[in-house]
Amino acid sequence: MSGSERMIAPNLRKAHERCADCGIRTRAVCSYCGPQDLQLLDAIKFYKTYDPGQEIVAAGERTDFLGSVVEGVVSLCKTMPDGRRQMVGLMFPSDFVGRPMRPIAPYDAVAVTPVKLCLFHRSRFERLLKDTPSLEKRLLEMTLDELDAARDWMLLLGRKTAREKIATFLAILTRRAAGLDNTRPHDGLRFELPLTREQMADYLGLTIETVSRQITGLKKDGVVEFADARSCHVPDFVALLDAAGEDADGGMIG
Amino acid sequence: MSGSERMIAPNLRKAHERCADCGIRTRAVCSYCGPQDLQLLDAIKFYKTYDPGQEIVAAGERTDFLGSVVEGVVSLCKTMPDGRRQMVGLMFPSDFVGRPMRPIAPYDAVAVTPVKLCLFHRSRFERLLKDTPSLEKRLLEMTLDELDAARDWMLLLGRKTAREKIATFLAILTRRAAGLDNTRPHDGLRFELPLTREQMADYLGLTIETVSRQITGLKKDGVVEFADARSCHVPDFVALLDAAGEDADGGMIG
DNA sequence: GCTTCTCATTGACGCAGATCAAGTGTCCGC
DNA sequence: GCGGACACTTGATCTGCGTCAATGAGAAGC
Repeated sequence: MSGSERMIAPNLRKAHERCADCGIRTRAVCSYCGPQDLQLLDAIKFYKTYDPGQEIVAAGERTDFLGSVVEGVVSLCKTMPDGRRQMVGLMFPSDFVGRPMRPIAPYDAVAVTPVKLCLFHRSRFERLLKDTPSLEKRLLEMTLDELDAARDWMLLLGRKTAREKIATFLAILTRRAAGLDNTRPHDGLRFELPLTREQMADYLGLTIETVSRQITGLKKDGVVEFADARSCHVPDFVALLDAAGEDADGGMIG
Repeated sequence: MSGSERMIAPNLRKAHERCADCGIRTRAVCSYCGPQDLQLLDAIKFYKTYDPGQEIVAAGERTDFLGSVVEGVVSLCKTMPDGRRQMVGLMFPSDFVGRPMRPIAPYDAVAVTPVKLCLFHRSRFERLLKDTPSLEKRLLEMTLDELDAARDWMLLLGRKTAREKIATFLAILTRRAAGLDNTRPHDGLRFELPLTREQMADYLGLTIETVSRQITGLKKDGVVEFADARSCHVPDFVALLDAAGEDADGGMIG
């Protein structure tokens, strides 16, 4: 990110970006890989970009690739026969997209923002997974984390009020923003909402109107401030956590 | 299940039940283990039983063991500071309970029925996991399945009506019952509800009264029949799927 | 037999959030 | 500048489910 000339022989061919320079290197599925393993991954990886709104995989279809989000945000979304929709995951850089050992996708994956993926062909990746403990271990770890997050979301969907849902979502984004620039979520944090009101509604199990109204409510109560519809400012993170219906302890356990 | 005298030397000491005779052997976390790996597991495993209602692990507490459900049903449940509860998982025989690589449990685990667990000390299990690809592979597979199930549940909690929630839950139990005796879920299936109305409410994100009313509604419409409050009979599985708001295709993809 | 406890059902009522319907603000192409 | 598309907000009304309260039904203890 900061103009980086690494101390590595600079004369290697650069058929594509090198893993060593990758922004998600330390958190992605490859983060436990040593130089040799990384070389194997490097040899089979390829990049692909998507425009906002573009479908990455469709529910029910076979997908022959999987990989990591390098840049942007990807939504995972389920749709019922009559059109009701529920977003079941929101994938940020370093998150892994695609279901190993099951080629039929159980949900749509759609680019929310401009997206760049680092992809592997399914068969090659699964073969590699078998022989590469570092890869498998990290994938297990990430899957367990996803499962924890999914269960947190079940509590939100099943038991939280609309206001709490919005506040929880904003708190998560706040924490993310704070984590990314290595500050703790304290007073005076800013970030951009990656989702439209409609996408938030799909994520939170609400309607677009309720999302709008609850955001207005939180604004009126001074819990959050918005310069425009997308840029959010949190003057008091504890107040936001409180509105989210969470124990306002130190937070930051996960 | 059917009076099984296996063709294995019957003179081994039986300090405890042998894995080879275990009822969940083919589906549990150990199912990919060969004889050697199994021996290692066998050496460190121990059994523990719980009465209905008994707490297995408490949210926020450190747990030093994890393992498989051998018999019975275990609920995983989150509770908010003000007492609202959401069940986030229901574990049946062969399911894995406990979170590897994270000793603090994020939810309560409670025995719903009389439960028998096959347990391992956390540190030993994690050490074994590291050196036993067959174990790790199966655990990854099971975790991915749990994640799929959790996401299905997110759709249920976020978007389904009370009636659909009940019907979906009954359909899952029906499928389970059908799977266990190797018949397909067709007409005329029977099973026992493992949960009280209150536990169902916690699982489905409803109140106990709504659960009761919706079951009454499904009964009135002839979708299900109950001999008593717990024993359910499904005369027409397709009708049940329809009430669940699901595509009434062949089903049975998962 | 009677009491008590737990679990389940049913009814009356109220409210959070969905639905229906305008209306505002901004951007874009012309 | 103007029309249209899109995202968002706001208001009025409706309704599914929660809440409160009473009742029933079975099991356990005495």
